[in-house]
Amino acid sequence: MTPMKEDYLKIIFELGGVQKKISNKQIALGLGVAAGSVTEMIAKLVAEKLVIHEPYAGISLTKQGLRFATQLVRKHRLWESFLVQKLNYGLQDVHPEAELLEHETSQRLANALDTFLEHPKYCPHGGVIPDSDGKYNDISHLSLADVKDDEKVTVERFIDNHELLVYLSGTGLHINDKIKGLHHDPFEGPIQVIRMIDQAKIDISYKAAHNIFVHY
Amino acid sequence: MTPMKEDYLKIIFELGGVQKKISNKQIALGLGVAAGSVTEMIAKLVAEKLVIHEPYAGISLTKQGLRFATQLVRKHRLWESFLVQKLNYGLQDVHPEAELLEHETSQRLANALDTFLEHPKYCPHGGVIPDSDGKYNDISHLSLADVKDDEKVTVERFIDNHELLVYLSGTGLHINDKIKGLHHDPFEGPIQVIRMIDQAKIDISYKAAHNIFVHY
DNA sequence: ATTAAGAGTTCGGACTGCCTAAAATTTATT
DNA sequence: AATAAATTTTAGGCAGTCCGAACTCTTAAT
Ligand SMILES: [Mn+2]
Ligand SMILES: [Mn+2]
Ligand SMILES: [Mn+2]
Ligand SMILES: [Mn+2]
Repeated sequence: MTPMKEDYLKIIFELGGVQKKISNKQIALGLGVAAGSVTEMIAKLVAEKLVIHEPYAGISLTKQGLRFATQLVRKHRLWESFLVQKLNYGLQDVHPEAELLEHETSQRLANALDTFLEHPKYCPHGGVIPDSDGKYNDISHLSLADVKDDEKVTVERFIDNHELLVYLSGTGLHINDKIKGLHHDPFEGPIQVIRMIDQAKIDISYKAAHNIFVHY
Repeated sequence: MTPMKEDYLKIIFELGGVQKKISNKQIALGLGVAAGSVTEMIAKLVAEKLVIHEPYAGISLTKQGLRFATQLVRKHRLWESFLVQKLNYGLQDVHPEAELLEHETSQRLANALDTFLEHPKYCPHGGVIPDSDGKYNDISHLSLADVKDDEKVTVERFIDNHELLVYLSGTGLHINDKIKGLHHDPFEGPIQVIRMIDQAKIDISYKAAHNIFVHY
């Protein structure tokens, strides 16, 4: 196992490769590598029985591949939690550090961190932290953009993207805020929401709304 | 900069390459790589002006190389301190984790860790932690093996070697213990010392005594 | 059905960092 | 001083990961 192989498994997981078949292009885009490099690496992962590849159709994780992927996600999100809770990092800044530390984290270290942090359930972006057996609860796929006017929902998680998080820190919208969808402007205009607790009106851009997931 | 280049600079530093010339063999032994690999890597570090190499004579750090080396040592020892103080690792177990984490640690992360740990001066083995400018205090090079009978000294640091640390945890000798050298057995036999605080008699093997440094 | 566009695969080539073995050089021993 | 031993350098290979370009396959448009 190498850092890059781990990152390939993780991106396949994050793109939904547990059930769905993921395309070469999605992976290439996600990792910022050339399509040819993806095909090559996938061939190696197939040889190690970590993914299944149906040529020209797509790639998905095996049970074994899923285990590696969830463990890496666990490490990533534990580090993110540590950086925010203990080292006072901002939400926007934790991802790049965690992206590196995750690969140098033994099982023992992950468990020790988990204990130190008192077994956090979610990373700072609201992502679920798998347990040491790789178990994790399912997450919402309902984006804020799909919430109907006047429906009340709770903010569950943000996609972990630097620009998005910087944008959101400007809006003042946070994980676990209970909000009511107020109004969808037409032509991909912003979505206005109101935060229940303080009745604050917040505008969320159309694009950002697609990267914020909520539940009832 | 790559992890291996960093490790090369660090081992040269630890072997005394700030003043002295360090031999190819010392580096090869220290890193567990072949002599040919050392020559090759040194050529690259020379090209980057991080070391000076006089063929067949030895290798030493430039000012620039020293900066990288001290920063890496800083990161290594901060991680060791974190693992012991916060995650309840044993002295013996921190080195391999720190050996990896050090390479994935940004300046910002190192400083945040330093603050979180309240600016520790020493790693768990008694090594000095350089500050963020790379400044560090000099260390003792007086080994316990060289202490004369009946002289009183304080244990300052241990060489960070797994077997040694496991051995020492068995003897009960700790950093900062004030001890009196009692008796050198002949023929590389153990050195008996007495701990002042509790008058405990402790036997230290000849070899271990060479890896324990003390000061008056 | 044919064609064109898009996506995926194959191939040749690059670069890093490691190895072993052979050659060169220095140091130690006789 | 001559020889042997140890050390260092050089040379040739290999594994991992990347790229770009050419080729193949699938899908969408005509
Ligand atoms: Mn990563
Ligand atoms: Mn996250
Ligand atoms: Mn290291
Ligand atoms: Mn140490």
